[in-house]
Amino acid sequence: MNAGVRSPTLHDVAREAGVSLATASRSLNGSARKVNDAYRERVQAAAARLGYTPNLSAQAVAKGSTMTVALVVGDISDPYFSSIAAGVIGAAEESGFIVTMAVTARDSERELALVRALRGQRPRVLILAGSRTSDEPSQQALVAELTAFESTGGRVVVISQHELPFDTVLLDNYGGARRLAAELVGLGYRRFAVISGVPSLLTSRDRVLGFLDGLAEHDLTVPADRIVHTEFTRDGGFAGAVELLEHGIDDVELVFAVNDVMAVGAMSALREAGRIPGESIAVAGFDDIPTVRDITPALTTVQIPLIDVGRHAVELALAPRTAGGTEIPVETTVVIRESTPARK
Amino acid sequence: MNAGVRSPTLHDVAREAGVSLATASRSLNGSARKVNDAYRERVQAAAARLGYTPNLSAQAVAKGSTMTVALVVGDISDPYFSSIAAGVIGAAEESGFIVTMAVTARDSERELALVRALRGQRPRVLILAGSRTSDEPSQQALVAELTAFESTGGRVVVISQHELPFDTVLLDNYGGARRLAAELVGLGYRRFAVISGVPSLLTSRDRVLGFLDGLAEHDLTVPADRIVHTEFTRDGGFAGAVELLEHGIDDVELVFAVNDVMAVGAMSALREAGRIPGESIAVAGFDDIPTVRDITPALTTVQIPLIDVGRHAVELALAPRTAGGTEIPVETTVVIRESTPARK
DNA sequence: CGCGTGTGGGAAAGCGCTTACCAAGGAGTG
DNA sequence: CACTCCTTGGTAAGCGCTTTCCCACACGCG
Repeated sequence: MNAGVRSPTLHDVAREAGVSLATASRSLNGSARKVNDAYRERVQAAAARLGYTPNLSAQAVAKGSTMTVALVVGDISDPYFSSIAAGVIGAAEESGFIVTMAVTARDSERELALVRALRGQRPRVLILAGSRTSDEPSQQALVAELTAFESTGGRVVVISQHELPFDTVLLDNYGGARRLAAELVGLGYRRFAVISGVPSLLTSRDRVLGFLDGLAEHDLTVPADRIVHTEFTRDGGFAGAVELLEHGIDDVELVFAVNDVMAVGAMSALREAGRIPGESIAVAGFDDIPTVRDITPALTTVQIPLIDVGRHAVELALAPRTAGGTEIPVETTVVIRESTPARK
Repeated sequence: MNAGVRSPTLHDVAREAGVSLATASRSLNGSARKVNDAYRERVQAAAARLGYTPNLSAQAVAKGSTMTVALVVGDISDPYFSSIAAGVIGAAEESGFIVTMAVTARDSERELALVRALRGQRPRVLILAGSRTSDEPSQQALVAELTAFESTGGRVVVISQHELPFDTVLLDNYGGARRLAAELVGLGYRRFAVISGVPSLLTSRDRVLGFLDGLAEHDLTVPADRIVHTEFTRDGGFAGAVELLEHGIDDVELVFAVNDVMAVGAMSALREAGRIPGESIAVAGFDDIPTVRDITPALTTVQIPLIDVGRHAVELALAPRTAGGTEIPVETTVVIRESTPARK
């Protein structure tokens, strides 16, 4: 069983069916050309008998195009990315595409290398869900690479901010955070702390900005030493909360973490320090990943329809190209839960 | 920019560098043949100038083999699968493989269709992480398909039970559940309920079996009406708990859900019904997905090193083939947390 | 100085497909 | 019934690579 029986080829099928290669090819895929039903059935029967599966690579080189979508994410085990991936895979499969995936581990050097490597697959579509950063110098090289990819017929879709000159699924991070701030103020909160990602991370920056602007509308501010910058992960959130606790945050009423996994980490840290989330301190996050409605207290957050985001990305990619790059804006909606009870 | 400038080919590079196709090919990939340094540099410079990326499909057809790993999961947004996927992707990338992914949505018909389609990619490795079921008739067709794949040189690795005649990363579901039961009895628990998946799901069945056997060792049993069968998801767990509550479980001390996401759902249902997890009722799960240490109360569970499971799967696939299928057993370890406080 | 040997570039034959292009037969038309 | 047009099977030329030969050349040796 080990040995090299090679897969049956179209040639084998044609011989088995007693027809030419061309006829075999035409009967097994939806070619424009019509083929006699009797022939087609013969070919299909032969294919089934032999267990023939068309070699996708060979098809790709013959046709000069593939049916693959390449997806680049930051970290597939992060629910944010895995939900987006679920949407992408679902939509891609519906259109008969296969998806290949690569993870950047949130490193933009690595992202560049991956994009470069992925181009070798000649995918029809390249979707970047890795969080964009601003100041990186590799950003320029990335744009060059992506532009080259588009100019050879590929489609690029980026998810998040419209920083790059490509089709974009736009997440309203700023607006969502701003509305969240407004609602929290409405609930009676006045003194805040913020756990943010590194400043160059666009997603994080926009959320912080929106939150602060939302507060500013009510003449509220967050002192600089109550805004800490950490990793965009659960452990980052934990560490951020620890840092805040060291600064002394006895009078802080609510901690806003720029994403849910960070909020979850922060809640653990706060709890360990004796500040009970939802009771002696409120916590809010961002994303509405599936688990946060089941934690205790359930987390107040800003919902992004992550699965839809993934679906939109492939819809965008499969739609006709437009000049200058289309944007699909995705709404974010504030969800108040028990982690931020109204202050009497 | 829209239009069809096609990607530069090796031919273009060769012309640009003033060498033959063969020399260009040899200098750009680690071929066995040596090529003069001066030539190689010329070729590399030309490739860089043109922005050449080798066409992986063409390479695949020329070489007759690819560098891809195909991964089949049940649901990528489930942390169980996404953690495994993270391991697979990490290990695959380290070995220069790209991974393509497909999701079965836990439907074994669909799994069969996917495997069939994935074979078209001629991947070197096919990893099945979708939960195996027993009685399905499509199981046979699956085995046939996978066997055919192996006989044409591919490698198959399945994760979970050794039900299929292929290399396997074996999760000790039975043993983990059994040890969990023992520990819980040690903590003073005597009256249990179980929320299980559908009976045909092997993973679920083994965990229930192990748990019951663990109890039996201490002469404890779980009455049949205290074992409910539901979906293997968060909502399934919720529904399962609701069902148990309807049966009346006032005297039940601990609910064991066969996986963590179900346990989390069950906790929410119990809490809504006024049974506070970790206080008026204990809950235990299985898997140790990342979030459960951060929920309240932190969940007692059986840890599976999910990332490692993914890594092992690709190691197994890349190791020399052995007769009859290798198994890599992965240990599961009981983690007691606050959701199962010791009963005085 | 003749010969064997080794080195490394190039020509060309594939790899498994798709798809012009060609040709043969049947249908339609006056 | 002669002619054109349409249909549809087959032939063969690619697609972008790798790899097997072949060959020219340089070198070492007796």
